Amino acid sequence: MDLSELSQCIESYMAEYSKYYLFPYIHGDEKHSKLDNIAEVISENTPEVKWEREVRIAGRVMALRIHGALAFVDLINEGYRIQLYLTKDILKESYDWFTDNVRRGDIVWAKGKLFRTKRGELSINVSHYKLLSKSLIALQHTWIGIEDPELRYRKRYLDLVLNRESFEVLKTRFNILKEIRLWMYQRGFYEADTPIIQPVYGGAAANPFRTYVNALTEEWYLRIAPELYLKRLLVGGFSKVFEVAKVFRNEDIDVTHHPEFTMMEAYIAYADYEDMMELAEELLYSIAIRLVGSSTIRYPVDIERCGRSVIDEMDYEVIEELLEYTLWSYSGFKKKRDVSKSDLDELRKDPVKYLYRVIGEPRLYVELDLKPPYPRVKLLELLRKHLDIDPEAAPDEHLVKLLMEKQVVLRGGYNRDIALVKLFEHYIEKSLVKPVFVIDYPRGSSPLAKPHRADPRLVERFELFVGGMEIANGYTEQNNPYEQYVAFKDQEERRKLGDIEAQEADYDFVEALCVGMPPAGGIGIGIDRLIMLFTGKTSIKEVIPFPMVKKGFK
RNA sequence: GGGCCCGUAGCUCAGCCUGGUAGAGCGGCGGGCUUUUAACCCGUAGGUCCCGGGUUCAAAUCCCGGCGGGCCCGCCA
Repeated sequence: MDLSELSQCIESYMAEYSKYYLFPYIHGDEKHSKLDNIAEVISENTPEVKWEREVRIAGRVMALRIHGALAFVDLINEGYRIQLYLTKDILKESYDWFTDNVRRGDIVWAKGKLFRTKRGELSINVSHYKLLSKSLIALQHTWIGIEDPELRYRKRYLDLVLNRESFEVLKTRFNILKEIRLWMYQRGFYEADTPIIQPVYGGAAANPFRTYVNALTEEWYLRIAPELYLKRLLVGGFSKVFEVAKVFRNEDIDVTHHPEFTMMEAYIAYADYEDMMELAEELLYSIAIRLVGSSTIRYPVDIERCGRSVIDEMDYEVIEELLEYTLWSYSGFKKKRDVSKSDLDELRKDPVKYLYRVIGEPRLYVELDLKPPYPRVKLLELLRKHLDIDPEAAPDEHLVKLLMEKQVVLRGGYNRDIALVKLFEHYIEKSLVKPVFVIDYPRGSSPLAKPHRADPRLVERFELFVGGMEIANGYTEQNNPYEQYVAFKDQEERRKLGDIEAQEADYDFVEALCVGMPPAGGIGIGIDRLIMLFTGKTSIKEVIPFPMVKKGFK
């Protein structure tokens, strides 16, 4: 729809409907406080239902089935559907007004008694109704919906109205956000809100969005992380704080990255990275139990990227069930089909080829058990095992050669610690499907983390991987002002050498550490990716309510 | 930044390979119908074939360029 179409749509509506009561608003009886909840009404649909109870509900008309002097209407609200039953016998002339004027997409209030139709469906025998809001745009049937990703993201409201799955995904997102907050509150955390517009961007390595503060005539930045401010709160005397923080990184968009995304960062004074790992696994477990009702979730894993060992480790029956589920899922949960022995043989023989053939992607749903504890594996051990190198002794030339094979460029010059982490990221990360903590990173890779108590060449840092994605990152926080100062200086050097994502030095933060920060553990959890796990989505845009698309009214 | 794919009615798509009057289903609109579930039956309107250029007697179709989108690779420690 372009602008002229839009104004035409509105004008023709004004012309046509001005003769009826226009733009009705909710009054009196139709107030939300007096409405029954459709979900609760449906839940009464049991053999012991109290028939004849009068209910008042409101929602969007998603289907009309008009049989002369009798009509069935599907009403949807908050994702729940209930059927209205309207007859001319009861409604008299207002029945005709309904069938003449109410269309798919309109929002309607109705009141009437519950009963069961001949076909056994719980319905409302409407005695009164009101048209509350008119839909000027003809809506499709939900069973077709809209599939064009661009249209779905640009017109998310349409996507939500027409595609049940999209509605459920966002519902899960909002529920997860709620669960996280409740869980943190229960554990005695304060929910902090720290500056989004910052004079120095810190707490991560990323390109910032720049902005100009008129009042100060200065260039500031949108935050890339709340970390340094939350730690200032620790200095100030708070000992358990968290923030559900929108952060902004001026980088590319792909299936796991979005310029504006949501992190949950939490800090605990007098704690260390072990405590933060426990927090992470208990939080994930708790979300799974509350949302799924079980600690096991299913996620479609890219077999080409993570390797076939995930399949080889599974029992025959489990593979069969998961393959059936995968096929069902990729049919939009419409067509269930049995898998034959030849399907399974083909899958086991060449999973990537088989999956490309049947669903067009090398993905298979895999069961992930989020029940703690998750294994803790040392980064250097992983490198030793997977790349067959001795991370402490291998010559730099060999590391560079391995990096070259993956076309990895180290900005700001070669640094052995960063090279080791890069090797891990490019060779191993994608294969970490089951929940696992990778721990103890080389010191030079993490300027804000505290050195390892047993080996000063390392830092007490962990990252949590699930489904081949980095879900969380945490460490024992650096609280030694001198070492923090040196680490910042080092970052500045790297910036000068061309590493545009080396961290900016925040000397006010160093001064805060000079005042004294208690030893502490911190964690950042990527909320959008977490939601991807729980909704089985493989693109971050699917779980972001209004993802970025290029400007323009379409 | 490199590669692959997509763009046709409001939606989902066919037509494109092999150039010859723009198609279907659903939706819309009008009519009928008192127990439907993607209701059904009859009728009807609806198009910048993403944009621009080229080849041709003739382009939705072939070629070039652009725009928008999706996916993969690289980058994002």
